[in-house]
Formats: sequence, structure tokens, C-alpha cells
Amino acid sequence: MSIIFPAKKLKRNFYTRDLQIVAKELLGKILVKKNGRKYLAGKIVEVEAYDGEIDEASHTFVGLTERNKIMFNEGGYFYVYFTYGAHYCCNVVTGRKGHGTAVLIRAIEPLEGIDAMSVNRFGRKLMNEKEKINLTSGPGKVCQALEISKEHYGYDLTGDKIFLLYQPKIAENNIVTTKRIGIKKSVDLQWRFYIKDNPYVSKK
DNA sequence: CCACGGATTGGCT
DNA sequence: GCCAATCCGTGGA
Repeated sequence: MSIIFPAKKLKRNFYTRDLQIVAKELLGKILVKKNGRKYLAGKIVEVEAYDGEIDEASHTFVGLTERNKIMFNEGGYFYVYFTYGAHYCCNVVTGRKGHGTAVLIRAIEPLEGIDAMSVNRFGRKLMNEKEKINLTSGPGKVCQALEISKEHYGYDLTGDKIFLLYQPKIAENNIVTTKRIGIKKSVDLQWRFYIKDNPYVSKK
């Protein structure tokens, strides 16, 4: 795992800060999933923030339920949900206990375990560069490529099976801020952030 | 290249 | 019973 070896795992105090700060700072960090002896890893290039206190699109807007309860925990836990009868999406819980905030990981740039990701997505190794762009450029794709599903619900990101590695902050002028994608409520909040000009972003 | 709609499970009212 | 924080294939320009 040469690319990510020197980097340090993010600790609890990274995640327990304010939602919007964590969302932007997640850009550029490396998401790592350990599968047996193999590591699958990629750089986070696109995220969206969700906050149940003021945001009708957030799964926590309705209050505490069995599905969303991990979002009310303190930051640094993994919220995985199933949607459209087919796809899993994964989130990083942020902030203080009781707040119901999380950041959806919408896209990563594959760094490590690319052949394994391709097998998970397409049932075979990569055939061309265009397929590489299609590997993890969307929230459902990220979970399929990394084999993330309901069994990872609530996982502690300070553990050693799924975690994030420190990388320098992306400069403010290289972060694009837009409306969120694929929702019908609170559509005007500018809570989507992505790395400018990165080809693995799901949509301009 | 872009727009559109179908698939399909399970959370929630 | 309704419908979603998506993806992919299809069809037309």
C-alpha cells in the first residue's frame, strides 16, 4: 500500500467538529477499506452535507428512527443506507452527539486495489481508461466498488477496517460549491462540495 | 452528448 | 401504500 503508507489515520477530533467544516475538509482525504489482507482505497473528491435540524432532505429531519440513529451519535461513525431497491450509500457522521449530521461520500478517485474494485463493479478487470472513470464516480458506485453494505452500518472510523487517512486541505479556490443532487426537498442549499477539475466527480 | 424512465427493496406514515 | 441522498440502458440530435 505504497501510496497511502506514510499518511496518518484521522482521529475522533477531526469528525466531531461542525458539519460544514468536516464536509469541506473531507475533500482530498483517503478512504480506506480493508478486505481481508487487501486494501481498497481512494481519494474523496465529492461530498454532500446533511443536517436534520434545518434540512428536510436529511434522513434525520423526521427525528430518531432505527435507520438513522447512528447519525445522532458523535462524529466518526459510518452511516450506510440502502436506496432505490438496489444501491448502498455511505456517510461520515459528524459533530456532537445528538445532532443528526453526516456527510455523504459521493465520489472517490481510485488509488489502491483498482483491479478488485473493477471486479466488484463489472465482474472483471478494467479494460480501458473510460471504465476507470466510471468505477467510483457516484455514491452507489463507491459502495459497490469497495464492498460496503449494511453490515458496515455504524462502523467506528477510528477502527482499522474502514478509516480515513490524513492529507493536506484542498485550497478554497480549488473547491466548487453547488446545490445537492438527486433530492426533492431543501433543494436550494449549497451543500455539495467537489474538487475542481477532478475527473472522478459524478456530475458538474 | 443529453434527456428520460424503469428497476426494485425496505423505511416510514 | 408511497416513494427514495441511484444507476444504467435506450433513443434521439
